[in-house]
Amino acid sequence: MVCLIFKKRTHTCGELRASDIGKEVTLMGWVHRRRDLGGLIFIDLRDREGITQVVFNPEKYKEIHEKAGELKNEYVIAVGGQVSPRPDGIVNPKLSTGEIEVLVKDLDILNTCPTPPITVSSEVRPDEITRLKYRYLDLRTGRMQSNIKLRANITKATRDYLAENGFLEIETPILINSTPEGARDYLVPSRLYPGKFYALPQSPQIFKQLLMVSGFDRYYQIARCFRDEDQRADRQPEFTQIDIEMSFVERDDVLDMAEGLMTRIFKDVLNIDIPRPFPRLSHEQAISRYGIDKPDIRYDMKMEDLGEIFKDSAFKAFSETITSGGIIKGIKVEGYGGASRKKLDDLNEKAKEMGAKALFWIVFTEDNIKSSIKKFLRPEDIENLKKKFSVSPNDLVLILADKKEIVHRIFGEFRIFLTEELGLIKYGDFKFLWVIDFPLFTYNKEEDRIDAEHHAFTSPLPEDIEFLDTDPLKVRASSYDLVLNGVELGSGSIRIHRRDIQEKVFKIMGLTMEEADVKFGFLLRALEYGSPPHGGIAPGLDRLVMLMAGEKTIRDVIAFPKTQTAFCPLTGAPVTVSEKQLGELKIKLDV
RNA sequence: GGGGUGGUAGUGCAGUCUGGCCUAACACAUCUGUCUGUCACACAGAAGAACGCGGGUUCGAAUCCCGUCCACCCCGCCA
Repeated sequence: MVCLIFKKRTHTCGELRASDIGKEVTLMGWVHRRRDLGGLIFIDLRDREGITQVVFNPEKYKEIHEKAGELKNEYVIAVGGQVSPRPDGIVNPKLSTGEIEVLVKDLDILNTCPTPPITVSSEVRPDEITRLKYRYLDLRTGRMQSNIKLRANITKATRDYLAENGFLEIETPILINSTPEGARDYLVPSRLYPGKFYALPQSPQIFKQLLMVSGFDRYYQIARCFRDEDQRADRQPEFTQIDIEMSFVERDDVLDMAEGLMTRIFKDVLNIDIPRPFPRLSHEQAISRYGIDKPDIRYDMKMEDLGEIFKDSAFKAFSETITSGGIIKGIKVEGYGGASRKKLDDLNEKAKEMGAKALFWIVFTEDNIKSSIKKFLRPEDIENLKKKFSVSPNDLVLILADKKEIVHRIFGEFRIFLTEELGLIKYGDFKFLWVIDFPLFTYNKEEDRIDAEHHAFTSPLPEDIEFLDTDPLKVRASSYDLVLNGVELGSGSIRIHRRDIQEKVFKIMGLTMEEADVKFGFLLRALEYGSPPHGGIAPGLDRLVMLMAGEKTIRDVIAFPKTQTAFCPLTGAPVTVSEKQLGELKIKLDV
């Protein structure tokens, strides 16, 4: 085997066209597939840019043809030869290079490869642990190559847009201080300060606010964030945010900028036009219509309040719910009237498992209804329901009568479950949504305390400031969530920059300024030194790429992700370290 | 911390509910042979797994039971 490259690569494997016929070229890449016809040998040669068929002809280059007999999948080779037309005009329309092939006269085997545990040319994916252990092979597959390229294109569009709009890319520290708020920190022991630790940032939140105080006006960073919490399909121990902060802005300025960024990304990367402005729902509207604070609005299936219709129903489950302060709501499942009785019973079971007393169903047929509560329904009820839901024949209406929270939670989940069941979700439909007007505070039952819903520096809506003194739980925040297809892409807020309001907020949370200083320290001091009004947002890059790639997990858009137990099968991290290393850190293990 | 699904040749899977017909099937990959227009090449043949690991029940366990490890999905958690 010759390991030296005998000459320069002239083209990539995705480049050659009919117009190149006759050229002498050198291609380098991996053996994607081989088709050995006994005489002729065809190799699909693959690199990042594509696949080119190269052909070994024993009549023309006997020795080279013999050497080609050694080639196996994933060997790395260099071939030199002449770009030739496919004979008889047999083009391969599946390949961009399908009009031509390279007749090989020089072959160099640059490297060999054992039978790989992952078949790069196959659509079939091995078990995830195998994929992660041999991630370098997994990343060779077309699907992963395209995901990683998509990600690079998205970050490029992000940088282009933000740079054009006056944002500076500024790095912030990775070794920072641990704060008690939020998620569990990843800690890094300090050698120079035995017994003390750095934390890895959960987000650059504090630093981006400091940069506003410093007068940088508009900042962004493609920022790595670390959270030591349990993993999910859309959560990794380290993930990436497009972190943005702006000075001298109000909420709508941030929303406008973020919309501009998102539409630019979709236009540049997928050539999709996303209409603006994005629809907005208040938190309250989102919950009461969809039962969830991040609704997927690619499909309708809104909850309708049926309290008016059923308030004096003879059906006790309805009338008693109203008297006891509960609510009656329903959703229409279009075209699901043909569902079997068993299916409907299953839905009822599911609802009960989730804490409902019962789920009632009504199927609208051409001129009648089928229903679990038919005998309780008055003719006018049916008419009212038809009107309320504008039903067509074969529609199903599901009704829950229960406590508000239960009804909302169950329908919130049912919407998601039913659309999957009905196959309503297709790739290519992207529906953004803003959820705004979150409550500024939530009541913490366990601790009998009022907590910040977003974080302690989130500004109240200007028109709600008066309620800080009278009814804090009524105060809405200048915060916003960006939702795409039912996935929370990111959240942000306008920050408090006035000391009197900050003090009030701390007071409501049961903190004196002194206590707050211990807890939040230098940020508070910085804010006092002439902080401009500022606010920002931080869309999650991994989730955005995942949705745009049509993948179900962010692991498929991260080059080297970890398992659900935060383990890296490729490198073995985390690992035990030597006594010497521990000694330097003055750390004794107790495991 | 809790619930669920899965673990069988290099890879993907069948078999497990209902134990014996399993001397574990099939496909891809691998190896050998034939083949000069294939492009998921085709055809003929071969090799490759004691069924995640440990224990138990049984005349007999891939299959039943207990424990355990790993992966994935979900709840909690993730301001």
